Amino acid sequence: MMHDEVVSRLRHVLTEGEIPPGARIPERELCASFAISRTPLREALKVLAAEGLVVLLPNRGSRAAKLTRKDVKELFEVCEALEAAAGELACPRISDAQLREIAELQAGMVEHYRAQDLLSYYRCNRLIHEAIVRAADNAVLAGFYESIAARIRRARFITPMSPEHWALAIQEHEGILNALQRRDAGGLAHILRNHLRRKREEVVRAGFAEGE
Amino acid sequence: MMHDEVVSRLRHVLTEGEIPPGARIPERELCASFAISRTPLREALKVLAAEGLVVLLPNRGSRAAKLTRKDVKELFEVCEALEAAAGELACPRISDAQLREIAELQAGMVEHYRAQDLLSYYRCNRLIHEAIVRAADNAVLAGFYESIAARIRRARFITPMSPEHWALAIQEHEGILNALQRRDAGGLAHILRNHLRRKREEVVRAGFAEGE
DNA sequence: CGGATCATTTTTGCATTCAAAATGGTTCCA
DNA sequence: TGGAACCATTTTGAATGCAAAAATGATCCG
Repeated sequence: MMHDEVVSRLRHVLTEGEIPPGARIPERELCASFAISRTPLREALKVLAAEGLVVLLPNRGSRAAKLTRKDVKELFEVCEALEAAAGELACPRISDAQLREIAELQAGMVEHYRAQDLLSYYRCNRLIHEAIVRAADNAVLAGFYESIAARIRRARFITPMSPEHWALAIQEHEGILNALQRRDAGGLAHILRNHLRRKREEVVRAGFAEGE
Repeated sequence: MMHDEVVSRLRHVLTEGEIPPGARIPERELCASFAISRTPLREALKVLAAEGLVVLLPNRGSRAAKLTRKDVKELFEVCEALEAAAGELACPRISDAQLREIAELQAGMVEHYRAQDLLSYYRCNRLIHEAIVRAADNAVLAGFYESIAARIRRARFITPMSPEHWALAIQEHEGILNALQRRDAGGLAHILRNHLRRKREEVVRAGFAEGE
């Protein structure tokens, strides 16, 4: 198995998967489940530690990182800046096909909203934001965004939404699509910023924190 | 020696130091010079590869990354967004002591400009930008900024400046300090963005690229 | 003489090993 | 009985060993 594959599999285990924040990372077990030795696994652990997904305790192993309130605040602040930048860059660069893709995702998302299917809604939502970042056509930005998104995902896409916020979010997304179609970079950046800021407030209000 | 220390020593060797972009990274030699074995060195290499400073060629070792024109463009785009965000966040958060520090750096920078001492000028310049990021009090942002800055440093702080650009940069820095003092977040973000954009144009015009 | 081919050496990536540190459990004594 | 001290076990971090791949360079043939 290739190095990058180990990293992304481990990332998956930590973000989507079986190891909850704060839990000890069972080196031995993961080696067995990935069918590799400790050396490449430990290399991957160091990479994810640099990303902030893993904390290494000297001589005491590694644990899945827990998000503190401050982490959430910082991650949202940077996420705001990155998504706004992505929006601005995407406007002049996005292709018609990409626009169509986002419009379709948006339609699907509205459907899921109508059906009050939060999980599917969040999936569409996430895909839209990722599509905008992709449309910005900037690998560095995409890499940072992916790294932030991986850390913040639980806070961002799991926190339940109030009906009012949900309705507002839908409205904002209409605005996002509209600004993209009009290639209104400044407007899009502004909407994205507000969109994220509101989400952050909701998350903070929900008191999200995995530990200090 | 601790893991993080190996990473930062290696980063130093790659950015400030002896290994030019594109050059092969002599694993064996570095092990000897750091007095460690290959295992911890290779862990550090993977971390820096994830950061983009090192490219790993499967079965063919690692090399110091070269900046392509596209890399430079992308790095500047993200750097713009991050510095602007840092400025906005710094305005309400910066302490008087930090403001004084920046004012002093600025004064020193102007001195170096008068003396036409480009190297010292760049050093002050860099310290100012780093101080602003520090004043934003956001560890995630600071980490990303450091990572970007490490990669872009050669392009940003080595490209020679035209007399006109240099004079303009000094003026812009006055504006930066002024906006900080007035806590004008929006204004500061705007100036920082233009400042970086101009620098980027200069770098692009100088045709900076270490290879494709 | 130039270029292809194959043996030799070096390098790479990973598994294993080893010493040091932490953990857990048992014993011993107040 | 409670708790400190001690020892066995496990886990960690790093060095070493090993097989496979790549680089080197010596030889051979046109």
